[in-house]
Amino acid sequence: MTKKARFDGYGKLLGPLEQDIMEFLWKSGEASGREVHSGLASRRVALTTVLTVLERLVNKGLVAKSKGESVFLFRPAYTKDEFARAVSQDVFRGIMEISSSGMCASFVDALADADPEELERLSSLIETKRKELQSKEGG
Amino acid sequence: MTKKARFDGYGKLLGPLEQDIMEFLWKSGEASGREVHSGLASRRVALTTVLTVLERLVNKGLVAKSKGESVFLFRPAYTKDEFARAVSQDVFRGIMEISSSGMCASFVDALADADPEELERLSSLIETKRKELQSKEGG
DNA sequence: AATATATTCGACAGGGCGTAGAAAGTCAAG
DNA sequence: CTTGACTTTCTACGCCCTGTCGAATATATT
Repeated sequence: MTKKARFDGYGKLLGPLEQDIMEFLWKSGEASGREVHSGLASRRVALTTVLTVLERLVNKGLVAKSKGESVFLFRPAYTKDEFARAVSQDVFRGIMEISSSGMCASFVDALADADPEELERLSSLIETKRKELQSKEGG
Repeated sequence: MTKKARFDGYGKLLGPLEQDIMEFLWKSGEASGREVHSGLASRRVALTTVLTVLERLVNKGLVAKSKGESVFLFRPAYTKDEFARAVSQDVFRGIMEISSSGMCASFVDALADADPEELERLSSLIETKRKELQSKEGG
């Protein structure tokens, strides 16, 4: 009964409902709790559930809440990019604490898979960074 | 009372004790529960605690357990590299589902920070991957 | 005031992790 | 075979996170 490792789940930065809500907010930019709830109709979840999670996201600092005319409005505190960036920063460090070699291949694979165009950009980034490092060493 | 986002924690792939145990096993290669426990003396944790976590790691498929002469022996089911690689695979996809642009910079930063030598290797990897993609397109 | 809507509170379930004592199993020595 | 030391498994608790809401409270609207 050899157990197989399950490496899935590590990539989940947010819970599924949280994720959906963020996704919705990133799309709509700003919305009331009720609107978010409607936007997630497929989930058949109670309004209060959405409100609760929204509140938790506010506490996590991922969502900003502001008083609208007659209702509170919620909007992402960070763009998707900003969020991805900030989180990656942390995630990468976490993985690299374990092992940096072996991670690069995965990264390139995943990137090529998701967004091949980015490979080029990545190349430039590396170049830039290498120069940056050299100038530091040299200086 | 603006809450600040806490982006830390996303990088934790394993709990702290799990991490320490894996680290120890990666170092020693193979060890009995008692040995692991001794190796983690700084933690002042009960033997059974270590055993429990070890067992959970076995169930997760991260540690292999085998009968030694008179005790069970534990060893990593994956090298650090393999583990990092498999996990990264998943993590990267997770982040890229959110946003791939903006992530590269973080990656390069983190890598340069942790292991600048790897930047070179990463360059080659990208080259290789790009050629690979081209041949696929062309073929 | 009464009704409708919005917002907050408090709760529970389920899962993961750290923690460890109790119980059961194993094995050698007496 | 009985005892005792050691190994391994079981069971359980606390804490925290996420999904899930209903109940209660606050705020309009009529």
